[in-house]
Amino acid sequence: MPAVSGLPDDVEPGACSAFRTALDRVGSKWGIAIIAVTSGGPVRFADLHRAVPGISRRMLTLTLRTLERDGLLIRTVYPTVPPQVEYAATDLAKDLFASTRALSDWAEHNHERLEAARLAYDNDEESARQYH
Amino acid sequence: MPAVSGLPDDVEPGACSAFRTALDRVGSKWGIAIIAVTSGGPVRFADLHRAVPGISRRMLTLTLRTLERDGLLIRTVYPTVPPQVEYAATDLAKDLFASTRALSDWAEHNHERLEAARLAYDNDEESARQYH
DNA sequence: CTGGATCCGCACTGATACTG
DNA sequence: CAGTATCAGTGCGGATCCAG
Repeated sequence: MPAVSGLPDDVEPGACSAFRTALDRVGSKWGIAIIAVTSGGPVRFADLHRAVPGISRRMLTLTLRTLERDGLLIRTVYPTVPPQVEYAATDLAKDLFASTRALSDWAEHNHERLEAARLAYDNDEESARQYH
Repeated sequence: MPAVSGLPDDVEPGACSAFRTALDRVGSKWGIAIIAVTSGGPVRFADLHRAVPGISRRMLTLTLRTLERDGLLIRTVYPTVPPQVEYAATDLAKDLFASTRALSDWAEHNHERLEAARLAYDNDEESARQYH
């Protein structure tokens, strides 16, 4: 049964929930950055840590585990001394990264518009407050 | 200066940060759902509440404010009794929603693969734990 | 009907220290 | 080098009550 008469009733089960599924996997704070870096080829932990500015080693580890769990990353351990671990994006991850492009483009083309909208909104807020 | 030699050094300033910008706007738990519903035309608050299953009125209000602030939603108040408020997606939001399609498609086509990968990973974890 | 205000639990995240 | 363990802060999100 449609939740609202006259409205498309396949909003939630359709594209939206699928989008959220993707977001839950890749929408984490560092997910895309890591996939982006590892898309070029295997990268070591320390290099990854340097390549993603601002990430802590803890979050790097956690995010890597999640991505590996979802089959987006291949983790290769070389039993050397000192130990060496390489992470590489799978084809699945590369597809995902490519699917990300449209959204990036949108953001890139419209971030000024968003900025302007926010400023305008905040200004209206402020002037409206002058009437208590 | 490149963070990692041999690696593309425009990972963060490029597509990735733009993607994160978009995510910060629309990656909230309910953002896309609301944009999806309001893309078809103006929708009232109560109808929106029914059309997005699981959302609380509080989060609906908060998310609507954010979207309106970013110029993604138009809020129209009819000074009737009882009050009536309609929300409609702007063209900007509709573009954003369209840019979302690629990611939704990816999720739709690959969610089984993700599921399988997770099961396999968890099984390996479990059997590895048997050796303490 | 459409919110605002408040309280509160929880999950994400970072800092730090420690280990194989 | 590549993690793990623990502690603590922060903000999101829900529940509830109140208001125009």
